Amino acid sequence: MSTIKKVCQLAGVSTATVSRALKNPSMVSEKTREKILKAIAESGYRPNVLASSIKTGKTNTIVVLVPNLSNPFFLKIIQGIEQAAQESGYSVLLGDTQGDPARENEYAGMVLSNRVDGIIHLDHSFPFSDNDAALAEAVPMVSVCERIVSDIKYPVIELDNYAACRALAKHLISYGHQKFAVIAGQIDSQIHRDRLGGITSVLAEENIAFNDDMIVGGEYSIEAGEKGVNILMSRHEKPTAIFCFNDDIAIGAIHEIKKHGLKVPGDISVVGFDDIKVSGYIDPPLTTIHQPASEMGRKAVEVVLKQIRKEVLKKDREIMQFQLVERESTGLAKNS
Amino acid sequence: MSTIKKVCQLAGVSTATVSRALKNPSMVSEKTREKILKAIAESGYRPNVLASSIKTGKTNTIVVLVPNLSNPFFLKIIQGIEQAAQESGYSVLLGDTQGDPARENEYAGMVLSNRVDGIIHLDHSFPFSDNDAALAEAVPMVSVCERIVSDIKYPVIELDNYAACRALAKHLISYGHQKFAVIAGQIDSQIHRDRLGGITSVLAEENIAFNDDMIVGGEYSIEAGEKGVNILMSRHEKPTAIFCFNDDIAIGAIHEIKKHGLKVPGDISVVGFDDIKVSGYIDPPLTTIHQPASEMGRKAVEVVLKQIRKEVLKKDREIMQFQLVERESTGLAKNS
DNA sequence: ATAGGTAATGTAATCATTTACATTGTACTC
DNA sequence: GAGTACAATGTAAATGATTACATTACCTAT
Repeated sequence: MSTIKKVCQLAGVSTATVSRALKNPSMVSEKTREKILKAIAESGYRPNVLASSIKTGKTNTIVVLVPNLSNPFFLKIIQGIEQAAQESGYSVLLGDTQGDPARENEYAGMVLSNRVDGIIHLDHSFPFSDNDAALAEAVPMVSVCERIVSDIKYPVIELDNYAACRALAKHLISYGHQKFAVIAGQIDSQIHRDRLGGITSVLAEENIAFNDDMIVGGEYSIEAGEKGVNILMSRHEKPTAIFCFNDDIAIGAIHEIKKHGLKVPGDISVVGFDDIKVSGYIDPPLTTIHQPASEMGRKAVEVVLKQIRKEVLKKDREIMQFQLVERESTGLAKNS
Repeated sequence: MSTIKKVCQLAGVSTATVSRALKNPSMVSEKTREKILKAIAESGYRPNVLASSIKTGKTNTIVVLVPNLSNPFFLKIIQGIEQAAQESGYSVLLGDTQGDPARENEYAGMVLSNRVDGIIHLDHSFPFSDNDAALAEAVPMVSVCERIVSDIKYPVIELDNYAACRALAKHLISYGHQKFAVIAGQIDSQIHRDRLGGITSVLAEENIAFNDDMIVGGEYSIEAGEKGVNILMSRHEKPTAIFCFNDDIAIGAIHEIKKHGLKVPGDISVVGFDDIKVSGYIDPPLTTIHQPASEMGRKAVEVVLKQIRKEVLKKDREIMQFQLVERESTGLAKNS
């Protein structure tokens, strides 16, 4: 592999001039620049980014911490991140944490060992270990969808989950539903509280009874949707409408409801959350909340790059627009 | 950020000793190692991986080139890659190329500029530009699923697509199907030729007519499946069974067939390829070929790491086991 | 007691760049 | 024609680690 020195020799200039010809073309004369470019082509020279990074202190890389790579919704966010990063000359390191704190520590630590410049976190955990907590203060980091729980405030890109769930609840009530259940994802996060809060606020306004027994689940997966339905079906009092806290759960739930010989939405209406691609293609097509996933990813990049460049952030909370997508998994409540 | 020098001061030793205490603990005495560990904890020191990499010439990072991040099947592979890489102390850089040669060049070039040590390519294109082609010779690179087309031979991890499609064809013929169509993905790749070859070989053996008119498509997406069905349905001669070259296409196809008022498999049987998670949950559940996606990812990491370490590869072609998963999207042919 | 071996540590070169500072050269002004 | 300004380039220090080589100290065998 040829280094800058080979180019120097070929072009008959100093390393400084070669470096300038590449990073700061206006500082070298047209003539020498051409000479250098020719030498570069001839030698097949490629600047060693490591050497460059060590001097400038910038790696032009960000790491994305994902709790669950199988979730297509995260994928969409990551796609947005990747594109925006690329446009800004940044690379994206993938950190599949599986929600495991040890892995989160490891990936988050990359910013401390100069491997990456910033972190985009798709989970609510504080990814640094106790050891590193003090150092985390100045770390460029942003959370998407979830809100990071920590003493330090980090900017967040999120949906108005509360309002979105209010919209879903009103939609179902407009079809005459009175008996609701929730199949939730992880329940120790802020978005869970926001979503649940949105639902219960509407139910309270409408004087519809609801209690925590009607909340099942604990994981954002198809299997959790199946399992959730089975639990609900084993109960005496059965819901006529189920809020699933993501589309994967809803897909599992609908599948399982049909297995029980019941109709969606004839017997039970189901709503999801996220609007992943396939939700429009299952049977029945899913009523859900559309999140602008790839835009959220782009926004996250924008914010974390601003932090990296030490620009001032106007807002530390960006709220994205949701959209209620009415498809065919919701309909009139039975016996109403 | 504290450097190795601060640790030296605190521990009262030289940089060499600190470095050795971390990378080669057996070379320093127990006593000084403890002293150094204490100093590290005290200072919050994190080794700068850039400085380390520049000296060792290893970045401990590989880049994955993905043509299409929205495809859940690739995701599964990437998940396998990420896990295997992590276990070996490697990080994964994500390169969403969208099949764009310019982006491929850019990402592939990372190995030439010391940003990554190797490449895992999920597409069939030769990712280097003409400029860099000569340098590509020694680059650690492996292709998964597809086979890279180039003068240089790279190892490949793939399925026996030919045999898999033979199995699908035989399965459908056993249900009495005689009129087939194919909704393909990109048709200029080796896997397309292998898969098509598998199908036509069986049809030839059974004296079943088939010609290129019955091949539609050109992209691996849900939309391509819908469009493909519409083209086929506009024809005079309609198929009773459709081979979709991935599950996304099959999902779109089934959805569109039902829109036309036809039944799957009553009127038309549909098979997919890949066995993505959701394929078991659509209506009807999809008959498809299961690929061990995450194992393929793991295998790819194994192979590329061997190349990086300049170990000799026993095989330059790893063929993975497929499995025909019979679900409910296939059944007896109409009028048979 | 001396030579020789070994374990532990230190010194300083090295990796490939960037960049502060120094130098050179040219053109322009009075 | 001396002085000034500025553009272009060069020199060498610096980035933060690793590591070849040098040194020291101590132990053992003769």
